[in-house]
Amino acid sequence: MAFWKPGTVAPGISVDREAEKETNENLVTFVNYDTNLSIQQQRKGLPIFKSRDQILYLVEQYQTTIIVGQTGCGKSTQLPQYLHEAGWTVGGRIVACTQPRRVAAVTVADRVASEMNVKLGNEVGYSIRFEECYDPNLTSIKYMTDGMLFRETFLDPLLTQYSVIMIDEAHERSLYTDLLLGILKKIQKRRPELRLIISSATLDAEAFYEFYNTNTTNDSSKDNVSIISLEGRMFPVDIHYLEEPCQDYVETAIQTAFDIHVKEPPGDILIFLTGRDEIDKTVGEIFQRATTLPRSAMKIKPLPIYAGLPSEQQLEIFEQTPQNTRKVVVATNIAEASITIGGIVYVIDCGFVKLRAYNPKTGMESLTVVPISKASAQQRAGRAGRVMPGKAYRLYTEDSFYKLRDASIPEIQRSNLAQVVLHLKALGIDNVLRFDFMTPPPAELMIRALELLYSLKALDDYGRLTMPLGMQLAEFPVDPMLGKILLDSYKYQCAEEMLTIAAMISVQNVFVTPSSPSAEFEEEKRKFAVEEGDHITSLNVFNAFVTRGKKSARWCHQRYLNFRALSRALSIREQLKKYLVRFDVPIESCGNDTVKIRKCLVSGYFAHAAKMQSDGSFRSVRDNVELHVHPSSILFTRNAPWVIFHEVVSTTKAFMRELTIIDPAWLTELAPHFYEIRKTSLPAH
DNA sequence: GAGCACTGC
Repeated sequence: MAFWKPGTVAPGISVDREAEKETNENLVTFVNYDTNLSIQQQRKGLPIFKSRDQILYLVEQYQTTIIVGQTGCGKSTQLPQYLHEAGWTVGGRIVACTQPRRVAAVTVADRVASEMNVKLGNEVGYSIRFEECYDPNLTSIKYMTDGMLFRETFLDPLLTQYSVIMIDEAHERSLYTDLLLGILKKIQKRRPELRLIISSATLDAEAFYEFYNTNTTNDSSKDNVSIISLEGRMFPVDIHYLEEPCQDYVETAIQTAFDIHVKEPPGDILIFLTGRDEIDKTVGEIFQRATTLPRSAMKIKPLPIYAGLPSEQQLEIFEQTPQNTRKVVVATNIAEASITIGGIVYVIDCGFVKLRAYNPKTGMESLTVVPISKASAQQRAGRAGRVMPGKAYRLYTEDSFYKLRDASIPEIQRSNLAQVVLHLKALGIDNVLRFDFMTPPPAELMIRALELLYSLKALDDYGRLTMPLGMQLAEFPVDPMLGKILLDSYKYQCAEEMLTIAAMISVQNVFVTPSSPSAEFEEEKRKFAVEEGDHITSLNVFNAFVTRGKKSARWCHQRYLNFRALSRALSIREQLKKYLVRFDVPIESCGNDTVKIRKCLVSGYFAHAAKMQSDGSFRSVRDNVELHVHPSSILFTRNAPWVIFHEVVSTTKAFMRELTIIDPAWLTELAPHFYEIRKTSLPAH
């Protein structure tokens, strides 16, 4: 494989290069917390310690401090402790630190509690969905998912108990991070004493600076924002580019892996691809070609990792490989930030990612393979430098690297905003189109969301939240259409059924689909299937799981069911039930009355209706768009004249997912306001 | 007639 290795300075990885100056001694201290050193000595050995006083000074002096630092510099664990030591938690005040992922919130909190030698849940706690581990009277440092902090603004709009709020991993720009960034700016106007710390790993520090700086004069000494850069603690990673673009990155990835295997010293390989198909193919090929290696050579062991894989298989990547064997982990983006695998020295990056985008014109989502950003490329390469100096092979030219965008498009600019609009309205922000977002979403996205909410009667003619429906939908931690079927369930005495359906729809990959067609799998799946469609089928799966299956992992495994997904559905159902009880919705069961269940579904999903055409394809009732049944649906092989669907995802075609057969008369009966003006598309029935 | 990146409340 022809790779070009840049001279002394690799493009776009100045941070990696800086690390080269560091002595190995320091690096070892960082990687393995040295058991001979006291915890306090270890803390002082972290690179961030040198900047401790300066950071505390900046937080004191400026309303907002932007901290730029690579993974491993210790900001998530140390900064809240510094603030605590400096008195920011005196008088019952709390320092909050948000994380985009649940596991991160828990593991960082756990680490900090042990560094402070306190019990997790006392002085140091965490708060994530389904799990609160803090003491309101005792906790001074609280780690939480950004979604949880956002929820707290419903109860206390000014977040008055917090003295400092640190938004960690802000460069990832998750939906909730962006909402918080805007809301915190608003809160700061009312609470000038509130301190914000925005922590980002890359390039976009200036944008955060501009967003929070309220100084309108030319005198920069009046700025109320400051930036500080921290040195990283990664090992250097040599970047290699292709000399010529490749035709087939899957094939090139496989060849590169074997080149590394034959020519390079020991160390595991991590390959980034875009999806399950590519991963399964690559794992299969490596397995095949490994048989051609000379018997004396080191062995090679390919392992797949993606979110849809059941836990048992996911855990295999963390197992110790046998002696004289090189592990090759073939991953989706899950390995970019969510999962860290030890022992990786070589990274192969295909340069693409599968990204979900929402088209406001059609209301359809698409899942497309797009080039990654420079920030992603850097993050992927960095995965090779966690244990020792590593190498990253980018399956694209240096020239194409420079053409990549700096960062990915923030989630808020490519999502269905129905829930976002509801949340903002619930916070009293009436003119959502003028809300101060760091990067405002396109107006079409907002308008589409407003239209949907109006049709659901969550908003009135003046765009105000209706009471109680709109307010209850805003509080519900589900999509408004799902929220509507839960709140309407009293009309059909089917709250029990709707709770299960809503919980099951909120989790993915309930069935573990084998990579090659399997008659046994189809047979097992058919045992739960009902002719009405997927919603009631998933109701059956869930009920079987809790009754006959006794919530057991083994039972799931034998039936191609994903235990992790079903357990999650169980938690979500419990949570949703608490909301329904609070909203005084009677928790009743309609038994096997599938008409009641389906009519209730229509009361929330009337906008997602489709009619079958003579050729077997479908047309949406609302926009007359061509749609197809997703092969994972129970209705894939059946005749279904009229259906409602949960969502449309365009991949190779526009596929409807989660379908249920309906009587078209229900559409005009339950949503006359929506279908009145669209009579033309509803033929006589 | 044949396929689903990743989070989060």
